[in-house]
Amino acid sequence: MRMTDNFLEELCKKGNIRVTSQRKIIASVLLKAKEHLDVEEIHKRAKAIDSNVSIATVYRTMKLFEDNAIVTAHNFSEDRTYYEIVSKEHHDHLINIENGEIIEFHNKQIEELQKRIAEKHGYKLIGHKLELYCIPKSTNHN
Amino acid sequence: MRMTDNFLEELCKKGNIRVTSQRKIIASVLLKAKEHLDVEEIHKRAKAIDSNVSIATVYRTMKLFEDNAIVTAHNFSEDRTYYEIVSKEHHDHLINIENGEIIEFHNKQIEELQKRIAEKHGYKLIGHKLELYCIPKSTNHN
DNA sequence: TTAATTGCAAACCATTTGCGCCAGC
DNA sequence: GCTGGCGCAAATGGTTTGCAATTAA
Repeated sequence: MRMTDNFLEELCKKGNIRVTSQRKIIASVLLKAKEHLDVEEIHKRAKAIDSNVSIATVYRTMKLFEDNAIVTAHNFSEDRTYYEIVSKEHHDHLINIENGEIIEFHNKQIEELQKRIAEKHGYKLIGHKLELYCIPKSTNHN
Repeated sequence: MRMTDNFLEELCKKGNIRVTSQRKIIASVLLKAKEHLDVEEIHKRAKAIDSNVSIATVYRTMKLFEDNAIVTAHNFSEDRTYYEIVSKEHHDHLINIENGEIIEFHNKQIEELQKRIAEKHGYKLIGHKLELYCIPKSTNHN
């Protein structure tokens, strides 16, 4: 699915899904934010717009969005789920383990290799997760 | 660290760590099993050897082993942590999403590419996570 | 001896869910 | 008006932790 400002309306056509004020607010929070947000942060920002948004609704909405490929869930930190709005193009993540900063990258060669590896083992590649854990080159931890 | 049958003894030398019967049992369970085990399964197998092993101890021991690079933790299924004993050589995982089966693989080209990508962004690669989610080729889901 | 370790049960904490009320359509 | 969605608060479930008893060294 392509991200547009009115993806909510698109979503509705697919099923019995209503465009509610809460969903609009949560969608706007996601569209505005470029970083990866956890539920707590999404809730905080949504409440800043309208205090009438419960965290249960954020959880339910994120699951709805995830099921409809509007967001992608990540588990960088093991204990918390981070969400990222699906953007035009696929990318992987480089994580600076010194400060948690996340850099997005895309590499066609790696994607191609992955597909080939799957095929070599008799499988068809459906999806993948690639995360690079790094430290800045200048930092000399050896 | 290299995996040996007496890594527990090696571990002890590193700190104030005692070789207890529970730890021996848990270690033997891990050494015996080749698959990835979750805490519940480790606990079940440990209890089969000696019912005197609590799940709290399994959790504590797995953390101890993880901190000491004896096992690696994986979060394939989001809600459960799976552990794998550190083997001689590094590998990544190919996951059959139809039945959860996990195939291990290693590809030098990909490892090399990862290092290069990190460097291109000004980082030094410390670790990575690569998981390929696949379906059997024969299965024609398109 | 004595500090580390364990079992137990309670605490944690992110996430889910039941329910009665509310709101899209 | 009907049905899906919401807020609230309680429940879930994997994981952690306080504490008193136990045990390795």
